[in-house]
Amino acid sequence: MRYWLIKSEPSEYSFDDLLREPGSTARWDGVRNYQARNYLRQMRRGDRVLFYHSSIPAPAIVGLATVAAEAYPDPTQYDEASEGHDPKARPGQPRWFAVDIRADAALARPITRGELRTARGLASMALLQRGQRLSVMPIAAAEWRRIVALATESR
DNA sequence: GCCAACGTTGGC
DNA sequence: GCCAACGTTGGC
Repeated sequence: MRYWLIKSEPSEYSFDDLLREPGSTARWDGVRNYQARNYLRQMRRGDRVLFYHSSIPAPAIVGLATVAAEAYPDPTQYDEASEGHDPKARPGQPRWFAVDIRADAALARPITRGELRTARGLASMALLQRGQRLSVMPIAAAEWRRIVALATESR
């Protein structure tokens, strides 16, 4: 089992939006970065996912989710009306992939980026590294445990 | 709104 | 293949 973090701008799509989906499950599409795509393709059903809200005053991990379906071709790459349309994509030779993500539960409290920075044992998280911009990234098992434990502590 | 960091594009 | 120009991300 592996652990991942995915980012979303809550004004675009929030963790609550995912919770409100049928079965709390949605297609995670629109990823258009090759490294993030490669991580998507490594995801396995049952892998655990941290849901992160970006581009807000206090960016934070807000919820826990699970990979519900492994990578399949992202249909938006073929859709000319979609922002994710890729004219170089050919049916049968997709360039981009999506997975299905199921929301499990919101964290008891959000763990902000600031708190991640100061917490013991989390300084080497990919999320906190300078210049890091990936929307999908791996999380170490120890980091996952630490973050989940933090969320159950009061501040 | 600013800007650093990074990825992509395209001319040569 | 190099690299300048440009676009995007996302924290601050």
